[in-house]
Parts: sequence; structure tokens; C-alpha cells
Amino acid sequence: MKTMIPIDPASTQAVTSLGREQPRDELSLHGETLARLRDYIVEGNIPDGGRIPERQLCEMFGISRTPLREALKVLASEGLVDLLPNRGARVRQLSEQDLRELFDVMGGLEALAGRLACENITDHEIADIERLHYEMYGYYLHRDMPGYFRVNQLIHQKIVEASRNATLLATYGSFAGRIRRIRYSANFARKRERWGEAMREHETILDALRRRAGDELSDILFRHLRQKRAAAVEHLSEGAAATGAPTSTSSTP
Amino acid sequence: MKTMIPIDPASTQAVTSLGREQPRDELSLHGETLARLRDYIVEGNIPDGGRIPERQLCEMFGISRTPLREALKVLASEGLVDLLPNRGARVRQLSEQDLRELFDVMGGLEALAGRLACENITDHEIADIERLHYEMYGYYLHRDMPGYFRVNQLIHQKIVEASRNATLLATYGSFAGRIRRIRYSANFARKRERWGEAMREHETILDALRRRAGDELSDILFRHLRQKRAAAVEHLSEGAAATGAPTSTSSTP
DNA sequence: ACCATCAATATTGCATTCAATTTTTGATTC
DNA sequence: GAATCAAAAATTGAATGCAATATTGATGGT
Repeated sequence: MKTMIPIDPASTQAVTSLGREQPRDELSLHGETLARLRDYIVEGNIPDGGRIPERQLCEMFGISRTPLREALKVLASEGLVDLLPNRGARVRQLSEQDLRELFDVMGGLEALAGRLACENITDHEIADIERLHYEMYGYYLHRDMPGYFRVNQLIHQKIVEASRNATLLATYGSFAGRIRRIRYSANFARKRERWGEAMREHETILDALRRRAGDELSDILFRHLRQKRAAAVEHLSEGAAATGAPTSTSSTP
Repeated sequence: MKTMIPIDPASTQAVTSLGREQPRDELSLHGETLARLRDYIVEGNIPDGGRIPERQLCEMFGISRTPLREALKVLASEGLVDLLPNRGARVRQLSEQDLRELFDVMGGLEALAGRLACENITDHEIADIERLHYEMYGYYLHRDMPGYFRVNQLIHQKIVEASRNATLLATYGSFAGRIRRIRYSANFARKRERWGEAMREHETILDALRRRAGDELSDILFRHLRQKRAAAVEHLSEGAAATGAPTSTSSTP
């Protein structure tokens, strides 16, 4: 057994600072832990449905269980983990249904963002997005999927930012995090045949944005996300078929 | 020194049943406390910007600080409370800007709900909503504001439920809770002159729903919420003017 | 061999304790 | 009498302790 010794302030400080490159004004261990644990999970360090080892993570982060458990409750409310009474926390496994729902909500949020962006976006911001659009087109022509994907995400992000709605931005970010795990978990890539279609959709997005046609952009963005949804669900079921992992949340013991 | 008041299971169960999001058989003190504290705050038992007395609430709920503090972190992530480092938790005071943002997000979620509802709603559900609509019209004719308001909320709830998207439903509920505080805090009532307009909007909502015109319903619902937004912001600024309370979040000490 | 049973062990949920702040109080000075 | 400041008290953030609950592993019966 370990002999717990009262820790003097100096050593506590040392433990806290381990692994931290930024001396940010993060005052609370809770906030720090929350961000670190969320990243840890979103980046896929724990497999889908995998148990979250409290004690181990405490040692890893150099903290006690209290702030870690607080972070777990928050992540559970965000939908990233499941909390099983007396049986610990597990990384939430998304079913196909979950994924469809999540993409539809993302679609709704982007549709809203597009609508609001048309009300608030500046010419300068549109020019920015146009630049990104042509950069993305370049990646498309060169068949550079990772580059395309990165800029694509950036364009959507810029539209949400142009909505001038911090609440929407935060909500969008939270949902994006829940979906992002999937991308890390495997080489999530749009089917080739859909790629050209997506590129054309982006043309119409840019066009509606230029004309500041809110209703129209709203519809286009929702449908665009529906296409992404189809690709994601397809990807998930293929991945499940390959590994034999269940895709439904119905856990009958 | 401490007079802990043990709570019998029956009473806690009763309080829990007020909760919306987690209708499961809550075993954990954390989940129980979360629901209770959320209701306590949403119902306006603590004034806007007011300090949340940890110790007092612990005694009130008959629990220790650990589960209460866990609940506070979750409520902070939901946007209901602010966590000030070393200075405790406070009920989040909504600025006019916050309120505008919240109503726009609600508008986006309802617009999405309307779109999805048109894909999934059954004839039976439409008939249900029609019935509610005419019931609401009755309240309108009798100038029964509370009755109107209650059924109005119910109609919107039914549309969100008809979307068949549990994620959307939960998110909608969470945002509704953040706004609901305002309603409790004062006699939030739509201006008379806008009442007729709102009633007409509901006619078009029902019409679009009957025709299952998703794009159209989506637009109508967003605009409908924009009207509500205007009323809410107006109400907030009037209330602020009356009490002399600040409406902005900029807290310069 | 296979499966049930039960003790040993580990983990969880919450309470309690402790150090570090912040807030309040009360004396003191101008 | 108002302003200032130090000591006391209260409050907060986090660590640790402990009972209750799961999980594991050994044992014995079929």
C-alpha cells in the first residue's frame, strides 16, 4: 500500500504544473481537468464504450478524484460519456440513430448560422470565405482529401462565427466535439462519387451567402449536412461490420 | 453544530419527478441533486446574479457538499450559473444580448424541429396539435393569457417531439430551461397588439404542418420565434428599468 | 470439463477534512 | 466621522477517508 504523506505546497505546485506547457490563467483544477479529459476522450485515447479508469487518470493528471469526477459529470451532461450507477463511466458509444440525430442537429445549427450570417456578415468576411472556398477547390482538383477536409471545416466554422451568436458558436462546438470522435476513430472519408456533389453544394452555399439569401442558405446548409450524415452513417456501419462491434445503444445484458 | 435533515425516499422521488430531461429512476445523489437544484434555480428561488449558498443548500437537501458541487459544475456548463474562481457560484444574469442569442438558437432548434416533424409526423399527431390549436384559439377569444400561454408551449413541445430526434428534444429542453427563468421572474406577457399577430402565425404553422411543407414551416417557426424574441427583450429592458437592475453582463466592480 | 457459489479485492459514491482564499469585523488613525 | 488595515471568521477548492457496491478469482458440485 501507498503511504500517503501530507503534501507541502511546493510539491503540490510541482505536480500541478506537470504536462502543462501554457501557464494560462486557468485557476481551477476543475476547468483544467475538464478540458484535458475532454480532449483525451475526443482524440480517441479510450475506445468506444471503453471504461474510463478514474484512478489511472488521476495519476496521469496528478490530481485527486474529486476534480476528475466533477469533470466526468460535465462530460456526461455533454453526452460524451455515460455514467452507470456504481459501475463507473464509459465513453459513449454512438449508435447509427445517435449519429443521424447528431448530424441533423448540426444541420439545424448550421442552417441557423447561415441565416444569421446573412444578416450580419461583412463583405470582408465573405471575401475570406471565398478565398477559403477556392483554396478548397484547389485541394479538390489535386484530390488532396485531408487538405480539402481541413479547409471545409474551416469554412463551416467561419459561417457559424459570422452569425455573431456566441451561444450558437458554443453549442455548435459542443456537438462538433461529439461527432469528432468518429473521425479520429477511423479514416472517415467521404465517398469519391459524393465529393464532386459536395463541391457543387459549396458553390451554391457561397452564392447564397454573397446574395445574403438567408432562407435559401438555411435550406442549402441543412441539405448539405444531410449528405454528410449519409456518409457518416455509412462509414459507421462499415466500420462496425469490419470489427463486429455493435452499432446500437440497446445494451441488453 | 450541524443539523443534517435526512430526507425520506418518498419526498426526494416526488421532487425528482418535476425534472424533464432524466425521467429515469435516479439512484445517485448527484442526479437527484442536479435535477432539484436546476428546478430550484429555474423557478426563480434565487434572484438574478444572486449568490448560491452552498452550505445552506446542502442542509436544505440533506447532503454533503460533494454532490452539490458536482451539480453546480454541470449547471455552469448548461449556462444556468456562473462559477467565479474562489468566489462561489452565482445565478447567471442574462443580458439583452444573451436573451437575443438564446431566442435565436431556440428559433433555429424549432425551425429544425418543424422541418423534421414534416418528415416524420403522423396524421394522429397532427390531429392532436390541431385540437390544441383550437383550444388555444378559445383561450385567445376569452383573453385568457395564462391558458393561451400554457397550450402555446404545449404545441411547440409537440412539434419538437414529432421530430423524432431525442438529441434535439434534450437540447431544446435545456435551452427552454435557461429562458424559463425570465418567465418566472416577472409577469412575462406578450403585448396585446402582438397577440393577434401571434395567433395568425400559428394558423400558418398549422397549415404548413398539414401540408408537411418542411422548408416553409422551418422559416415560419424561425420568424415566429423572432417575434417572441422581440417581446422578451422588450420585457427584460422594461423590468430592468423598473427595478434599476443592470441588463448587461459587463460587471465592472 | 462446465457452471454455480462465495470470499477476496477493487471501485464507486459520498462525507469529511484541510489548506488557501475571500469576506467580515473591529480597532486605530487622520 | 470616514478611511485604513490587520486579525478573525466564513467560504471555497481539492484531498482523503469510509461504507456500500461491483468485480474477480478460487472452490466445489455436477
